[in-house]
Amino acid sequence: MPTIYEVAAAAGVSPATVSRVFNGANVSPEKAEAVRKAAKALAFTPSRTARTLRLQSSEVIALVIPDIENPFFTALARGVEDVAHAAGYSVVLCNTDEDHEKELRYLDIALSATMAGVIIAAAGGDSDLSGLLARRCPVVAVDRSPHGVDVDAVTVDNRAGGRAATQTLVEQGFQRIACITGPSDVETATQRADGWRDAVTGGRPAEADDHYLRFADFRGDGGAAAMSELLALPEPPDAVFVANSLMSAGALRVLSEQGRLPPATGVAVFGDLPFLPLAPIPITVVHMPARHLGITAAKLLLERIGGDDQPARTIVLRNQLTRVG
Amino acid sequence: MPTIYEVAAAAGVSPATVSRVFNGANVSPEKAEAVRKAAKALAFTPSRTARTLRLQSSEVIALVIPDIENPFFTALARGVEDVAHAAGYSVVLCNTDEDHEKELRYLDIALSATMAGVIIAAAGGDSDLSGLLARRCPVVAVDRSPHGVDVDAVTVDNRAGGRAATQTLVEQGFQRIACITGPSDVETATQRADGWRDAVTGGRPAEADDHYLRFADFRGDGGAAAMSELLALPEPPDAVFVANSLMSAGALRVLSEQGRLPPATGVAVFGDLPFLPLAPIPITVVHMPARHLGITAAKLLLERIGGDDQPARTIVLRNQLTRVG
DNA sequence: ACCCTGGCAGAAATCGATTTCACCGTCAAG
DNA sequence: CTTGACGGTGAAATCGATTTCTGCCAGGGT
Repeated sequence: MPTIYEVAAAAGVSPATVSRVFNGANVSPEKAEAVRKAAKALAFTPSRTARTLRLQSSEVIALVIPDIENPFFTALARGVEDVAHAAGYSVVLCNTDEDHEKELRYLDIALSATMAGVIIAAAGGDSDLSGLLARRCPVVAVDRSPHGVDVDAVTVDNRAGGRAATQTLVEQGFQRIACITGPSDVETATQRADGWRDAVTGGRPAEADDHYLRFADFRGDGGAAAMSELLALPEPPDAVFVANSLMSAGALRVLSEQGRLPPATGVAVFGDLPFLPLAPIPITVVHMPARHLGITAAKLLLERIGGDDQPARTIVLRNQLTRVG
Repeated sequence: MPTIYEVAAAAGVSPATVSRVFNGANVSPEKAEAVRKAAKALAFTPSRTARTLRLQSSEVIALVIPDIENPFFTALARGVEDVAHAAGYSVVLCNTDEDHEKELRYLDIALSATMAGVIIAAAGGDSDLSGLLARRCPVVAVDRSPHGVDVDAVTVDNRAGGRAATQTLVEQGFQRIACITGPSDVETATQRADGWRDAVTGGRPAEADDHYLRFADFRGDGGAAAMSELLALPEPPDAVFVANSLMSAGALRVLSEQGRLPPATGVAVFGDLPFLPLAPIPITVVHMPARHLGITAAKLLLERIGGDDQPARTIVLRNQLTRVG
């Protein structure tokens, strides 16, 4: 790990000159050449740590997501990465596992490592962004917007999507439409359930009956468990709206095991099924613009990093309904 | 962003004492209390950057993977994270997108940010780990082991797995067994194809006929394209061994579209199908211990970080054959 | 002949935390 | 009563790159 001083000594110049060579300041051609030669000979790599300490900022942005095994978040990550890389930033992914403790730890790291900015899909409802905001660290919320904090956010219209998906089941004539959604403290989960409720009650929430509503964990096994539970009811549902793709895989597995796959049971899913579409079964899918969420969030963040100081914005992307199978 | 100096001033002590309080050295109870109070009042967070610069090491390990959208790598990541977190380390994920340029960039960052260590699933065959090794930065290769460098590695027996999977197709009486594998410059891809060749030629490689062999990209669309190509042959295959799960999703989609799903066509897959198992179709699956690969790699890395200096080891995990559907 | 401008380069300060070194008391042993 | 040991503490050096600040020198204008 050679330092700038050793390079300077080898090239017969001062450290300042070496620094200038690497940062494109005015240096005479001969010295620049000498420095470059010395640097190459020593395999010199400037210390990012020292640079970051001095400059009080780095070219790394943190992307904090709750579940790295969820294809939605990985697609989102790809979007973020593409934009960030094009702008010369590196992205580090932090997986919180829906755990507030881990989330806090990563946010703390982002702060104390003076990262350029943070894009966060919050675990649960109320993440503590106060530390970041107090230090004026640029933050963009994506998919889920934390309560009570005023930051840029990029989301989709979960309620409308849930409503539209469920509506297709209503129109197909199903009578007992269940809903499997995510944790009750996650905004996107409750909003999608609200959309389901809108559709099954025909817009008369007074008639809401949450008999068929299950809060699971947005994971495959959780979806399977909830589906089993629903099917074990005295009067099992004849259709189900599942609020994300991982849970739908679990739910479909259970339906498959019990021989009740569509079209016997109506199924509508919020989120893409990247691996599923092989089976020729009729399903309604609410397409999530995951990658675009990431792209948009990254662009917003870069604007903030660039010094944009306008009031916080919320961007709501559309999702699209398709039927497969 | 208050510094240790401000805390020291507020508490009426020297910066050294503040540091000692946070690092558990001997400090009188009164001063310790005063420091803690001042730190809380100022919302002081020690700068990781400064700390890292001074200590020449951090508690972050980098996990470099080629495709974050591949469930295999995300499961692996979970394994790494679990072990690392338990040991007090944070994990940052770096997605190289099978791109040597990006990979190099991340390795460079890991080095110049003096991270504690690196776990890498190399993009392509010959990643340049020389920089890391020259600086004695602990490195563990996982899934794929780079050529010509002597580092700890954790892999599975790809050839045996490919052979066993293909063998089940042979035993089912299929005559024309194709193979869809990954890029030809990726070790795991060629090894799995070797296993396929072993099985179809009955161990007489002289009779190898790569007519039915396709190199794709380990992604869904690539698998679909390869499958279409194979089916368009004058004499299409009656079975296929697919070398990873993402490609198998694409391949199955094509088979589904053409009404040739199993059991009409024989299918064997290397890698788990986390989302697929809903459909009651008979498939052979080579189970990959993805999470355990991660766990094992992380443990090895932690040993190295702890100063273990023994010669490099290679650990080969078993994979398990199952039939679903 | 003198001054000014501008390009180039080095000395030294700086970023914030850690740690060595030195120093001061205090208390126990000789 | 002296000496040694030891806990507590601060001053200052250190990690490595960046950046002012300053000075040197050459060339052009008056």
